[in-house]
This record gives sequence, C-alpha cells and structure tokens, in this order.
Amino acid sequence: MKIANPIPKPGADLGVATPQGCTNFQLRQLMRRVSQHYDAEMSRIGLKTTQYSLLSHIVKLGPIRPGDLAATMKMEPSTLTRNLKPLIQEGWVELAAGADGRSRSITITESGREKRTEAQRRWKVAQLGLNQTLGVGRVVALHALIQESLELLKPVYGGAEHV
Amino acid sequence: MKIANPIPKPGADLGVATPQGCTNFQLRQLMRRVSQHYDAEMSRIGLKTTQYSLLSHIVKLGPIRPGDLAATMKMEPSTLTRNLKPLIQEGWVELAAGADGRSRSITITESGREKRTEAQRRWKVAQLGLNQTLGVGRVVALHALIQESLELLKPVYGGAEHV
DNA sequence: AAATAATAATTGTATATGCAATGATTGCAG
DNA sequence: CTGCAATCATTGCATATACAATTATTATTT
Repeated sequence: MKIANPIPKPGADLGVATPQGCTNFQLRQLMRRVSQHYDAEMSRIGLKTTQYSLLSHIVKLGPIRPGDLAATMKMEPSTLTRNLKPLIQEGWVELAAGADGRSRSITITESGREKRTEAQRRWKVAQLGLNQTLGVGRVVALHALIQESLELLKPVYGGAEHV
Repeated sequence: MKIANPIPKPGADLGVATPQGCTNFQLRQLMRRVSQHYDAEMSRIGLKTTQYSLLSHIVKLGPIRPGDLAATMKMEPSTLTRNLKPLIQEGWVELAAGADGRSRSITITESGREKRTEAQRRWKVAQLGLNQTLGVGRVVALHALIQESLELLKPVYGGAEHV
C-alpha cells in the first residue's frame, strides 16, 4: 500500500539511477522517527534533543555571539534567539552584552555545564541504541552522506566558513 | 573551526567504523537546508513543501481517515489535524464526517487538485535542482539509506503496515 | 558632523511537530 | 441494556523553524 510520493513515470528508461520520491518528505519522515528515538531518552531528564545540541555547542564554543553560533549550527539567527529562551529560563545559559554594542555574548553557566554532562550520558545511550538498531555501518554511511550534502548545499544565511 | 558535537574519545581505537557526531543534529541540519531549497521554489505559489506533500498524499489516497493518513505519512495524528487547517482554510481540502461516527474523511477539492498539479511542477524543479547540486548518485544513495532506516526504526505510533 | 549604509539581534507572523489529556463514539461484557 | 474498555480525533501546552520587518548600534561617505 505504499505510495510513491512523486509519480514514477512509466516511460522513463533511466530506471535505477533516478531518485524516487521527494527527498524533503523522506528526510522529514526520518527526522521525526530519529528525533523521537533521542527524545525518548532525553525526556528522562527534561530535555529535548535539540536543547542538548544547543547546550553542547555553547559549552564547546564558549562565550560566543548569537550570529556566529547560528552560523555554526546552520540555523537562522531568529531561530536561535527563540531556542535559547528556555535554556536561559532554566538558568543554564546566560545572555550578556557583547564587546560590540549591538552584539551579545552567550555563556554557559555552572548548572548548565552540569546539565550538559548529565545529558551527554543520555545522549550516548540514545546514539548507541540507534547504532544498534540501524547498524553501525549504516549510521556511518548516513553521516558521510549528510556531511557531503551539507557541503554541497549553499548556505542560505551567513555562510560564515570562518567563525 | 568545526566542532565535533559529541566528544571523539582519543583512546577509541575503533576509528573509522564509529559514527562521529550526533545523528539527530546532523539530520536536522540537512533538513533545514533541504527544506529551504524546496521552499524557495514552492513559495512562488504560496505553499510550503510540507503542504505540498500533504496535498499530494490526499490526492493519491483519496478519501481517507486522518488516522490512516497520519500513519502512512509517519506523523502524529495531532500534527496532521493541525497541518490540515491551512489547507482547509484555502479550500483545497475538505474534512467531512466518516462512516464511523468518531472518524472523519479527508477529501481533496477541485481547486485542491489544481493547486497540487501546479505545485507538482514547482516540486519537480526543486527536486531536479537538488539532484543537480548533490549529484543523482548521492540522492539515490540517500533515499535508499533513509528507506532502510525507516524500516528498521520501530514505529512509535500506529504502526499500521496495512492501510 | 550629518546623512547613509552596514551589521547584529530581536519581534511579528505563521507553520511544523509531538506528548498528554480530553471529548466523542462505538464495541463488548455481564 | 448498562457500564467499562477501546478507538479516533482534537485541544492544551510547549518547542522548533524561518522569512520579513524592526530596533539598535556602529561604520562610511560626503
């Protein structure tokens, strides 16, 4: 009963070499499933996996300007602004004035660092579980394909290859 | 300046065979970029790519119950309910009473069918553009990997393999 | 120095997403 | 036939996401 999202033209002789279906839709489907897998683990400590990623990046990139963090994480600055809110609310992250009057500085707090360490353990469980379910080879291949694709897709925003 | 989301343990001899980074984060990054690529094309006719996918599925699966459509598209029923709203508002889709008193029936309207045809042309442009940018082989490989992964990941909801 | 351009972040508006709880029916047991 | 369990869809609440417009602050230009 599976439906092939776009129509597979009968005449098309290309056959095997032509992508079937919509890449966007398929990616979304996988993203939903994978997110649920990670979130199931993360929810045990009251975190979304996206929040863990953010926390993790802030820990590693130390005090950093919102724009630079957004560029590194390949997301819109406006999205970052909003995603930061819950973390600030919880006291895991601080947003202070930056050197430049118009910019800011994002910093991890001590409790944020602790939370991240705790979350990291949960993350590892989820990641290993995924490796197990999909098979390490498949995960490695997926990562490689994603990274290659990201390099080929022109950045829509910033494009700061030089943080 | 790239940061490896999870920490690459120095001692781990496994080396090449171990996935580096967080699959969830990487998938999200790619999804954002890919969505923007498709949306750039779709926005010309006032549609999001997600709406096109939905419209497309409704056209093909004819009158269908929300729950079944959600299961087929691998999304939460609650998400479907909400994603349908804009389409209903625009008059592209109708939500009527189903045979069973508690269920409903989703149907495409005539203008919905037209919109979908129009959108399909835009979709094709986007898809071909992506194939061009990433290379057909890469897209085919990505699709294959996604499909395999989807089959391996246990469905969290429904699990209706038998629509 | 005043006017203009460029930069940085945020807000307005809208969609996408899911979990938990609720509402509304139907099916079944007794 | 009444009462409880199962089924379906929706709403409450919260996050994720982005484009466009706005605000605030430098930098430049003349």
